[in-house]
Amino acid sequence: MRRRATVTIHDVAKAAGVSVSTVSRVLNDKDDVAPETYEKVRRVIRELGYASSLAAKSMRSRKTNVIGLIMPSVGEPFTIEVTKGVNRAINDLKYHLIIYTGGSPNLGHWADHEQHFVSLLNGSITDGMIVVVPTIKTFSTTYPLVAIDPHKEGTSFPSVIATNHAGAMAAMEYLLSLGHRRIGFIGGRPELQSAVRRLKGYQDSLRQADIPLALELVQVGDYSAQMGFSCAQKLLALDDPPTAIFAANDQSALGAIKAAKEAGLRVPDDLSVIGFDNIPEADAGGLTTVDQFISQMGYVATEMLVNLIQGKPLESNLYKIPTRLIVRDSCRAISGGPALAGLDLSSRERIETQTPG
Amino acid sequence: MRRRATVTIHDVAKAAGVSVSTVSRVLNDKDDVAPETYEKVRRVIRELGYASSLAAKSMRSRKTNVIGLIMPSVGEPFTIEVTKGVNRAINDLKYHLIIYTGGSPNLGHWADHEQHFVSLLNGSITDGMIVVVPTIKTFSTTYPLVAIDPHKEGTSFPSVIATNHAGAMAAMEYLLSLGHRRIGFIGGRPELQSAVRRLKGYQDSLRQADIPLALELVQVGDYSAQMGFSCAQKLLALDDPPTAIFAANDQSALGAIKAAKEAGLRVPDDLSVIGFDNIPEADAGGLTTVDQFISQMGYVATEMLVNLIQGKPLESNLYKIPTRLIVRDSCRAISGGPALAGLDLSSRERIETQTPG
DNA sequence: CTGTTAGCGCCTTCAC
DNA sequence: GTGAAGGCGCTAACAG
Repeated sequence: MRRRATVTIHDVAKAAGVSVSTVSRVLNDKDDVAPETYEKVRRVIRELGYASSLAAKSMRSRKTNVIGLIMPSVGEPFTIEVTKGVNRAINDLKYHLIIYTGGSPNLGHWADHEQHFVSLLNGSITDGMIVVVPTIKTFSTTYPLVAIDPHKEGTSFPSVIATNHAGAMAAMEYLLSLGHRRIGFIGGRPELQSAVRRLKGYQDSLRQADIPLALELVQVGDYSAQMGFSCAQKLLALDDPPTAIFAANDQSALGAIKAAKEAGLRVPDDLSVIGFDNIPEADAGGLTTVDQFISQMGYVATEMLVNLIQGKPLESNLYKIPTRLIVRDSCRAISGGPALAGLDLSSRERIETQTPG
Repeated sequence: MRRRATVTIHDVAKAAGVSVSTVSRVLNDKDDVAPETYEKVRRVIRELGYASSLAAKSMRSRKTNVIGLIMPSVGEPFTIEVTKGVNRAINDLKYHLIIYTGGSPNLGHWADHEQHFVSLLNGSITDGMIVVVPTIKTFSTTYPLVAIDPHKEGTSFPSVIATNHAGAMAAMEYLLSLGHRRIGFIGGRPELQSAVRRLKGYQDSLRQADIPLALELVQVGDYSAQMGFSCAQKLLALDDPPTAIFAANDQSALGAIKAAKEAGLRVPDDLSVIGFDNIPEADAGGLTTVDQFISQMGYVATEMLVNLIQGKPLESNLYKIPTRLIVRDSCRAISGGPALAGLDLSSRERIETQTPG
């Protein structure tokens, strides 16, 4: 029976010849412990390789210095970028991070787990948590909690979102300025707010430019490269195919580029493609896109959460991250297009992403 | 004083008119509880939105069904890929995953934390854990633990590693078969075993081909794109610059490609570049590389760990993942080079990565 | 079948 | 300055 595989505070106390409470005091740098006692205990702790049990500690004192990050899955570009930002923030703010994930990106399955995870970590391990793309509108907890890019509008808890509509408008304005009039759109998952907002940006900018909306140019995707690929195939097979494609995210855009290449088209010479998100693959692939500073969303959310934990008031319950157009090599002025207002295309302007924070 | 923000097992017991142990039994589907009692308790649990505290549970019963993943940082390609594999595995094996990260990729700082985290999670929250690129040779714990790509050889615990030497040989053989004889090398962090093994593969293949080792062609990098960039600049500035560069990882290789482009060289026409890892960016950038199936390393490590947890014997204490050459568009036969043994370069063979598992 | 009794490892009064 | 007791929320023996 080896239930003593782990060294506890008792072992330290015994080895140091003091009581457990003294060790506890040393652990938490409390009050005045006699300097010599302090040193002795510290040394024993080091020698025994003791580390206090997170479980036990968090049960007794409601302060663990770790925050939780709940995500439907890791490994997708969006969640990766969020994680990077959170990672930077917890490092700056001297917190620890525990990422809780179910493993299944399957949404239906996930929604059940979401509340469960929140309750699970609630009052347990973490001082507060960040939920990425939550499906639930209200969590039954009074716990410090911040949402990133929630599905629906009007959530009851503090949230960080991107300015999806403005970003989409910027992308479209750029394509229009290059002379494109027939622009295809590859959408995201319709149940996501971000996808809805980007589609609306596409539609609104066409309306502003007095270009009638052509339904056959609007494809419903799901933010995946595979769907981007097949949606692009459909667009390119039209009798009057588009000269440019605006994909609602970079993965779709990269899929679209593959489809174009397979169809014998050259990007950007024969087809312009623009994406959304600015994931690392976009940089490597030379994709023009809209940076929504995903990682900054993670950073800001973490800052908000820590403020919440420390009882400081929040400036706002809804933080909007501005977007920014990143011009690379996947778009070109349409041949025989109109004069371009002040756009020097020979020296392609290159805006480098700046990681904030 | 709102210390009862969270609903406990006592609240459930009181509300259901039973004792706490009965609730506990229901929670764990133990023994025979009277069907009506079971139902009543279940209903109360649902109504109160109760979820058991992970902390308390894990303190009492040594089984939480969650495994821990300890990484120096998230957000780097290597750790991202590992995470993907682990994620798939825990999904298949019905476990939960908690990722523990310090946030700082700084190695010196990290080494201190590593043992601490292991002790921290040890006997706490997780049933076992996976440590990525551990710096410590032996952990003071008898806890289920699997290492991925440990720094040093001869670690005392089960490990998963890539066949770095063989992979490097494969990359070099490919470049040699294309007629290159002056091949630059951009190394990784010298303190990492992977970097050492890849460098050795570079050297050994040159020796096999009877090409003398030119010291000025070997640059010491650090696996970052930035270092890849500056190392490549040095190589290209040589009086007799290389016709090909073998970078010890993809990020370095992508950095090298940028350097080449800035120097006015075209890849692959003027310079061939080959990487190592096969990260997503490599695909997007058309980089020829060596796939070491990083995500599969995560998958296998998880399988090993679960076996360990369940007390099953391990087939082997050291699992080697084979590598594989992925030919894309960043290498070309040297002009005026020797006849190529059976290599048809006009139709560039494209091996797609297959995600295993 | 269900309630009572002990702790798991730790922190926090309260005495000394 | 330090030790002794009590309890955080939960499970695992025991009794009944």
